[in-house]
Amino acid sequence: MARAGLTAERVTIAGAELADEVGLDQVTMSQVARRLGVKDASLYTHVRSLEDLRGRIALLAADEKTIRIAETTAGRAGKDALIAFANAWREYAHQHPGRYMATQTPIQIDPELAAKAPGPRRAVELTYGMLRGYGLAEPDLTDAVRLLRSTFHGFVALEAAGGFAHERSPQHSWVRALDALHTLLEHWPPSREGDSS
Amino acid sequence: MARAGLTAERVTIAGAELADEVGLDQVTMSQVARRLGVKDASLYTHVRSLEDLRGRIALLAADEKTIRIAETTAGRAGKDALIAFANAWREYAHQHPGRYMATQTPIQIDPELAAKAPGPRRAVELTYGMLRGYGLAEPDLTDAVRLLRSTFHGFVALEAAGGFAHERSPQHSWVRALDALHTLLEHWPPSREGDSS
DNA sequence: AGATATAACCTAGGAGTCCTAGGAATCCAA
DNA sequence: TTGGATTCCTAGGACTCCTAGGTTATATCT
Repeated sequence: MARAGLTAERVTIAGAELADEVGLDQVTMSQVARRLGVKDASLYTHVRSLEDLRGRIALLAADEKTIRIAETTAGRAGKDALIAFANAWREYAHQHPGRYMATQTPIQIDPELAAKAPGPRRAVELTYGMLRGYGLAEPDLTDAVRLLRSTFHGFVALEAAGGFAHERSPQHSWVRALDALHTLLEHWPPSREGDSS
Repeated sequence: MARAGLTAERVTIAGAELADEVGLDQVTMSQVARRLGVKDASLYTHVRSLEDLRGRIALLAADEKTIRIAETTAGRAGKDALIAFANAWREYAHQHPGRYMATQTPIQIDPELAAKAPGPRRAVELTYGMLRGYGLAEPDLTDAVRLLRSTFHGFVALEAAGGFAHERSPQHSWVRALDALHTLLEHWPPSREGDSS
């Protein structure tokens, strides 16, 4: 019997493809093994557990999403960069719903593996870089980054969960949301001290 | 042997409690049955399947969250209402992480059951009502509602997934985000036609 | 090239899960 | 009190995750 040439990467990719095709919670050891033409027990040489596999899929997704964002925002600035950034985010979520959903799970990832994956850290750096043109200083910068990430993620998550009724196309609302965020960043409200609820 | 006095509601509540305590994906028929002092097969007289149970938990959460929001926003207007609305949302997510996560799953709910549950629909109405003071007209109103819901959901989802590093307290960013959204609503940018990327 | 060591992949099996089928016990109503 | 409906049960099949231990293919060393 010839070997299948498995590797942690290949197993992760098979899992990610499966997640996009049939949903993340249909990603099972047996299914992934079947897709790779292998018995389920064979996967455990490359992946510690199902939990581990899901973590790897999440990291893969984070990396891929970050790369997409980096590519499309390269050389852009201001509103241009904001729109490119946001659209890359949303399009990745649309094209890879299973991978993207893996990102949302409360992270229980092998720390040494996470340390190797540049995705999440780089994504934050990219967001800060994109905001450079708006002239914000800390801690406003961090707050703005978190607001943007929240909005982008929330929008695509609600979209995926069917949270938007059909009256108006989500695409329209998305464009308008980006408009709104742009003007918001240009007129970021000054912080008043002693305001804490 | 005395009967346990089960009902669809009681099963759903047991599942919701379990979800909050040990995580949504630990909510299993067997676990719920054990918690109720019953065999797993007995649950199927009240609930069609595990999928069905999760849907019911999601609806329960939506109703509860809506009620909390309605209570705290009653009699408030403007920024006051915005902050009360947002805080009620976030606090519910904090207090009931499992229930809240059930809300996020791509909804596959018995339509006739969903029709009975007032939660989701009423939540949207409340959001529209809260925005009344800002003087927005359609379609801006819908866009603003979607932006707010996206941001609220995205923030608590990222928070729950450990998406915010420890540098700065999420609470601070939350307060500032609400500030920002308030000023944004007061200066909602006019829509320019023919802008579609 | 041949021998050896390492690692990949296998079979076998235990424990847990979802769900169905059909039987027994309990509650309710006439 | 008796009949009927409903609740809860036992039994069991198919699937899942994961471990243990055995084979076989590949890589390395002499």
